[in-house]
Amino acid sequence: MSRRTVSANGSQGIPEATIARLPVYLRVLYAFAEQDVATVSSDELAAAAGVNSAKLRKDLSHLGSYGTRGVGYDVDYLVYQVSRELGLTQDWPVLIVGAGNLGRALANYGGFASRGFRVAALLDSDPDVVGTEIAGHAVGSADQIESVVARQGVSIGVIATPAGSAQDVCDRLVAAGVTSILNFAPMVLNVPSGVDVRKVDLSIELQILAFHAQRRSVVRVDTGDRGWPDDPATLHATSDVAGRGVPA
Amino acid sequence: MSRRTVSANGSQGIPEATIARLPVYLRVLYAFAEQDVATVSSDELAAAAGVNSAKLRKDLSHLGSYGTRGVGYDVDYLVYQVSRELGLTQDWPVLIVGAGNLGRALANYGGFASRGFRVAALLDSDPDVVGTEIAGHAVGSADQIESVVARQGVSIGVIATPAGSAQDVCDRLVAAGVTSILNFAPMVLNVPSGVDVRKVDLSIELQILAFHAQRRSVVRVDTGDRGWPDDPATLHATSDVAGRGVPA
DNA sequence: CCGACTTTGTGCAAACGTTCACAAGGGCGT
DNA sequence: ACGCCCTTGTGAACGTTTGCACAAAGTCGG
Repeated sequence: MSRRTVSANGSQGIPEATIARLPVYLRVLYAFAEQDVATVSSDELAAAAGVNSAKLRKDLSHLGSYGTRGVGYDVDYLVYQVSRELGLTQDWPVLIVGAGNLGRALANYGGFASRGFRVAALLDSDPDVVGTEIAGHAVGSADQIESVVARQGVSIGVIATPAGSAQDVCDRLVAAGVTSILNFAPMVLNVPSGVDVRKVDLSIELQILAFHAQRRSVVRVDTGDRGWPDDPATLHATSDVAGRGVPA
Repeated sequence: MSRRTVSANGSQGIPEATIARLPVYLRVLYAFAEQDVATVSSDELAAAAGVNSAKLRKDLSHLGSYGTRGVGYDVDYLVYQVSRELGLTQDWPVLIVGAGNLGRALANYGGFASRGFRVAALLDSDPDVVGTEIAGHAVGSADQIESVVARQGVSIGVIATPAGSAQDVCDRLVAAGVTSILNFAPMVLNVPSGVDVRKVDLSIELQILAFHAQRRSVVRVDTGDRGWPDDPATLHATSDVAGRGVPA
């Protein structure tokens, strides 16, 4: 299974790892542009983006030869090329489902609207929230998922609901025609192939941090693997062993 | 540079990619436990976690041999082992800086407090917000960063401020002794070595989705690489070419 | 016009991650 | 006690990602 994608401009294909870094480069490039910097070297860009400069050059080389040897990269030109590669030169209506704190944070997020993304609608299932205004959008009812997707040609959906309703919302988004989903609910979504799901999970990131933090603090503990109270097999041998599939 | 870490229980080392998946397994395991499932096979676990079962087995094998051939894994036992490996058997006080929508969402996030993480304090620099109560916490002033870190032994900090103040907050957290940072601000943080930073970036995830969505829609466009208005070199040849470093 | 200097773009090798396929090992029925 | 069946744990092959090191290619001063 090759992870490479075929570029629209006829070039070979761009590694997934590179794609994940392009948005970072883009942000840094915008920062340079705002300071009226006309050209940057790969070293400067890499330092600002927090990556190795060889990696950055290889990443950019996948888009084409847009640098000038001995000089560097033209900031505006590179902004354009990266944006184009990422598909940000077109307008992406985004449907946000769930208007809790997280949905509100998303709707208010500045970097959201600024780079080609537009909040198509903000929906919630709580009648008390429906009708209120958030970030200039009147919150709609969750019933409108299908109509909003159809009417506005939404292809990207954001799930900011509690875990309990996430799969439901996901199913409805997919049925309505959404093919890209950004999931903030702390659960694994089940989608048919052809639908692209990315997840953002606050809890997972914290746990990864905790692991490394623990690694730093317990320089040497060596408990001899003690700590589990009893023989695992006999611990709770009762309870139905029913071979259920995925727990809800 | 090896990406492997040395485990506390004396085992060899766990790949970073595995660490990133352990929290997912843990969540799925909790779901099984709540359904009173006593044992699961690697196939069931893998399906629920959305990964290949061989990968799951290899991941778990890094923690030790906690499965039983012919049977599977004891759910509770595995929950314990994974939790221990991740360092979740201890209490982690977490300091959240920034009480906007995102900070509020974090403070209210259930999965936050449930697995060993505890909100040590929620701070903000806006005088109008300081003193209000959010999720049972009185919002404190950003001045208290140092005292909260010191008094509560905080080692994990969460930055949920606007990009403009993120580096400032980060510097103060680090100076106060925080060694793990979860950054929600859309910018690259600069930290001394020894400090672990993870970022969660809404905009980046959306851009990655947009790339793949674009790939699906433009099956064949082939614009012949036109689209840039003019010769890049002459486009905005004015503006100071001063070799500034990283733009603020 | 030329030579020195700078920076890009890339071949290559090593590190890392994923997947297959199967031997090793344990439970369970008889 | 024994053999069948199931599932784990892992060796080996393969694909992906990283980073070094350097040739290619451009600028700039004289």
